[in-house]
Amino acid sequence: MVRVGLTTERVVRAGAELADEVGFDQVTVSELARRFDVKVASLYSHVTSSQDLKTRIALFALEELADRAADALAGRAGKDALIAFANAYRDYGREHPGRAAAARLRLDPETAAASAGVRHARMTRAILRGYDLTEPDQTHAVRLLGSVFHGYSSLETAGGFSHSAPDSQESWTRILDALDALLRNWPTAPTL
Amino acid sequence: MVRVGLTTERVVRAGAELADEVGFDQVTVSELARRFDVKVASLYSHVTSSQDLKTRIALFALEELADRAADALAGRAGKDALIAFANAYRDYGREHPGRAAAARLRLDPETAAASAGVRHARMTRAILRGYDLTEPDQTHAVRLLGSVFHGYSSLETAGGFSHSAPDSQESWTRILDALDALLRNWPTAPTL
DNA sequence: CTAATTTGCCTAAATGCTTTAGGCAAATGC
DNA sequence: GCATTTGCCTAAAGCATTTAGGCAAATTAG
Repeated sequence: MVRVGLTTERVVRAGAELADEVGFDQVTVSELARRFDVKVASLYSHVTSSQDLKTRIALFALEELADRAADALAGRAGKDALIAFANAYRDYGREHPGRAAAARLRLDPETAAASAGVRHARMTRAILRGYDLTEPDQTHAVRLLGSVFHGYSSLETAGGFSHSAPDSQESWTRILDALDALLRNWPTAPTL
Repeated sequence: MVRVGLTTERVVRAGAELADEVGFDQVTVSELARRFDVKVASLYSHVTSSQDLKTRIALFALEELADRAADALAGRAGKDALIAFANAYRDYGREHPGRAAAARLRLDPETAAASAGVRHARMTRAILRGYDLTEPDQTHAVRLLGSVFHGYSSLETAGGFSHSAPDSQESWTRILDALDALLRNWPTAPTL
């Protein structure tokens, strides 16, 4: 009986890789066991359930993405920061579609509150300090940016923008230009 | 042996309702059989697999949502049309979270091409005719709007905006104001 | 109005994922 | 060296998926 050296950490990391390969919702404890060449029951010492595994992968992805976004943000401000930050999201989604899907998993409120999700929100807000927005507009803008990053990545992964001109990269660049322009010129009052 | 009168249509519709109740990824052929008070195998005459069921629910949701959006659009133009259309999406997501999640299912290209997804794209483009956008900016704008509607609904369903001020409705309204302003003033050249 | 056919739901069974209980051996600590 | 903890095991139950084959009800045809 050779010990493989399983830890929750390693299991989750392997789960993230599996998600990128086969899709987040195809991630299964059984498949993971196969990859470690270990019996299924053994993994249940490290995760409590299949759901637990998925939640941990989601938290892992949120952390990893937050780290990347923080790196991208370092030393930048204004439109530069916006673009670098946005690209961190899009690139992550393209490189790691499974993990990105995991990061979109619905978490229960307490779990979400303790997750790296709050770092994401803080960073988005930091970017907006480069624009002239006061509350509550800043919050509206945070939500808009979250929706766009989230939504674009999701649609792009689903293949929504492939096989049609103009290519996705061009749309992305122009959308970021547009968002920058919008943030610099955020409408103050509803145009009724 | 009493016949329940199953049809693919009825099975898919019940699947959509089940999705709204328990979440799209919790939809299972077995649970559906229980609800029809029928043996599981019986459902396999109407759908070929669990995956087939989910795809059909997704297509159903896309149709239903397209119908609603078309109704919302009728007789409107400009910002009015934008808001009505956007609200159709958001309302659908709030009333039918499971179906909305289904509508975000990744479809293979041929299935997607034959789905109501193309109606969605056409309607979005129709709205943009109320603004002064030429290609390729119109396509960029279609993708932006798709990302926002998609992303906002998804984040809202995940609870991202609850329990924090300002409330989601206010953000939504202001985001639509902002998008309208952006479309009226779409930046033509990249501001380098 | 039967008889033939089709259709709708069934039983049975194989396969695979999830999860729990209990056990043995390897690693660790005294 | 011995006790304890830890890591992986076997075993087994439960549930979802899927296929094969059968019988009875509904439909159609003569």
